[in-house]
Amino acid sequence: MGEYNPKKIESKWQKTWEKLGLNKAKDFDKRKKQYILVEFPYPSGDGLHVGHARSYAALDVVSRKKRMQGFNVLFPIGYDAFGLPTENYAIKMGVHPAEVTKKNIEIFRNQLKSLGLSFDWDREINTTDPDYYKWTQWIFLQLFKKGLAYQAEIPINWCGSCKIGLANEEVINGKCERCGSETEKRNQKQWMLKITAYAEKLLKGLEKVDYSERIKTQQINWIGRSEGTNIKFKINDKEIQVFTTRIDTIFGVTALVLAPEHELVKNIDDKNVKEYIEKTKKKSELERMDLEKEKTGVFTNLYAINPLNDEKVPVWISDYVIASYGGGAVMFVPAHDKRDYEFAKKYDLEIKQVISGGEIPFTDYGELINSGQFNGLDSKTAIEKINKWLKDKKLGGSAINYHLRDWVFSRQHYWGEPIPIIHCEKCGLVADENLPVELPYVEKYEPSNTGESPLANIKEWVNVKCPNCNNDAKRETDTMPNWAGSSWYFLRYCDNNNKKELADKKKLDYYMPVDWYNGGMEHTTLHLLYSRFWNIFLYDIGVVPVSEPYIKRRSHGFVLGSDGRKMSKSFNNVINPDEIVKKYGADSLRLYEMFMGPFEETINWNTQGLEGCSRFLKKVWFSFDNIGESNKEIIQKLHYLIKKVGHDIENNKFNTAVAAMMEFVNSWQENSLDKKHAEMFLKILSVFCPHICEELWEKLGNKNSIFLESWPEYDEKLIKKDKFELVVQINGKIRDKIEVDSEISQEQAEKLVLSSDKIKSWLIGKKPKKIIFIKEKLINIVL
RNA sequence: GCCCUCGUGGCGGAAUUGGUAUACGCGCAUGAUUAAGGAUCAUGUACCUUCGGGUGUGUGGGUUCGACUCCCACCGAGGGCACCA
Repeated sequence: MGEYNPKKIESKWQKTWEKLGLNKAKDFDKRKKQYILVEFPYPSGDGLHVGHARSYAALDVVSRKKRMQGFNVLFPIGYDAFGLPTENYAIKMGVHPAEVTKKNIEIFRNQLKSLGLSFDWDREINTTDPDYYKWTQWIFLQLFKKGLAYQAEIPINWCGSCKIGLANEEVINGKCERCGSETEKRNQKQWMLKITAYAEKLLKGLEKVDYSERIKTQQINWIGRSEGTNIKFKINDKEIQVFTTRIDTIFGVTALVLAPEHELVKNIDDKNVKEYIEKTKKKSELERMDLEKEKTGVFTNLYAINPLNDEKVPVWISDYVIASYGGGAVMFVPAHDKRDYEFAKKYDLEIKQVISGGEIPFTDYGELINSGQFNGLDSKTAIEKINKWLKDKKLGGSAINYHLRDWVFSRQHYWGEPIPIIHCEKCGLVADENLPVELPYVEKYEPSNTGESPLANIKEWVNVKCPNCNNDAKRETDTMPNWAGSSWYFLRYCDNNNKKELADKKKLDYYMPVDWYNGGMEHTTLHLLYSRFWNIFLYDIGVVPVSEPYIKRRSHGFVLGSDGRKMSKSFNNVINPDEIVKKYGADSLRLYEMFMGPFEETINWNTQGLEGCSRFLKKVWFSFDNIGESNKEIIQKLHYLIKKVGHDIENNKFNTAVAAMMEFVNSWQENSLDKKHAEMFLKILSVFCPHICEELWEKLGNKNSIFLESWPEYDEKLIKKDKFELVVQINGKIRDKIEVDSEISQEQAEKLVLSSDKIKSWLIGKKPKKIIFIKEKLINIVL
């Protein structure tokens, strides 16, 4: 066989494959399609991470296998290139973000190619390309026309360090997701997308897709559906709507508490109230979210009427009430709510028990007391009856609320898609249909501290004529968040060069939905939810053929440094895939990334483990010197291997598939293997380690690529063994193992076992009570 | 506080889903080869043992002929949500 030289082999085959065009998906091909998708990378200056390689290698295995199984596989890649890191880098180094992006994409492309990933390179996309973001803008306009994109003056999360407004999802524990500095609330006019209008659809859609359980539950929790009751309280001549999940406690209401941001609060002319509002405004998000802190509040001098018993209760203000949920007002039931109880204790408010069953505060369901006509009912029945009562009197009724908030869609930055809206004094907000609205090429793109986008300074770009009335008008200067481009990219792959539509409807019909989508757990409540939202919307307006974009979603675990920390220059624990490829070859890297541990779990990098995989490939290489006769045993093992590897790949269990192949090669070293069966083994390994297998395939005298071969079939009959080791247990403990015929019956086995000397010695003076026989496994004698 | 995932050798981890615990890989030890090191190959590698066997999958119970696997309680780790009324 000669020397195994991965460097030489790998570049040779990468060039050949590119020439052959084996990895191209063919539109409308008669074969069944299979759309395999990996999250496209953000082309950062750090280059490809071994974590990217893990996820991409895994889905490359899947794609290659599906191709060999006769599917027309679409396995595309592209670049999600708008975003802050590029902009920050560009500002620091004085290079235009477009230049930085171009350079980084080149680096990424070369790195991806050096791993031998079987992407369809003809379909590459780049979210910063005007031909691409034209359609991102187009989708925005469709949302705008349907009233799902709107402007609102809202308190947004403002990161003073990045000088950017953040969505709730981008704020982690009150801190900016990117830079970690504390965020503050700041009122600003922002573009919003009404994802809340899709809460129910996003929830319902989860019932028909195959996502890992933890992904599903995380989305369900994030949407946060809760069933309850809306009820109206009167304050003078105004009506205040309150949401509660415990309307059965309505007779226990001893106050009404409003959020400091509540509409009604603005009109209260009271020194104490004004002081309190000022104080809460100054509190940072982090302070306000602190659960340990003591609750504070202020009495408004107003009273509200409880519609059920016409009782007059005081109205308070407190910042433990969330403005953006359930109307920003709560009915105060200290006897049956922990938070209300704390507040009542502090301000000495009345505590009135209306549910019997335990110590106050009692938060479980129970039997109603002190509740007028509803006394004696259990909570559940009471909720039904009171809801009906409210509905009949037109005072409210059952209602559903969601934790999900609308998506803050504006960014005051340069490096993003311009929002294609024109502000006209006469016509108001006008859609600019002349797409793409291109980013002007400028020298200065530093964010301003005023909260305005840097685009605002470019007068010749900002000042335009209104498309409606031709009067002087101004462009919107906010750009879209980095989540915009990735919310629909899977559609563009189906038809990436289309100039007339985001993608041809027939091609979407053919390729969509995505059959298997892999990505990081960190995108579950962001990208995954956003892209489902956009797709369902596009389905509703007839642009895409399916409502749910992804049939199957799985996620990979992170690859950490060998010290168990996140790979980072500051920890000096970064593994550069280029160096690994250079030293060991892409095949070893790919194999190790599949073997290192369960695919969905986080794992630490271990270079010695990688060396083991490299050793294995050398072993495989030299095993091909050992081609000769096969015995029955090794053929049996090979057929079992084909079954096992196929099954494991479909179930994301790449690590055990690799282990099984290693086991097989160990047996091969003890026995020889004939050429036909050695080729079958090679086909299985080829999806993991394409280069070495293609080379060996050629060395065996084959003219065409191994990837034109079909995936080997196993024969169940050949897997079956004639003999097996029967485990003999006494009272569940192993006492012996006997080699017996596979077809042995219970009677025969009993006879055999009871006559064995070893077993006999255990049975002296005892009588078997019961004998359990499991075919091809064991026999257990119970004494 | 709530939800999810998970606790198995010195380490990463297997266990056909209730049927031989520790597959596969790493590491380590001994030996072979070598002037030597590296590389390679071979053998061994959970614990205790009076060599009969006994004990072992975070802890304590339970179900079962049989439990890493199922049930209950607890302890610990990781992730998500979090004053959502």
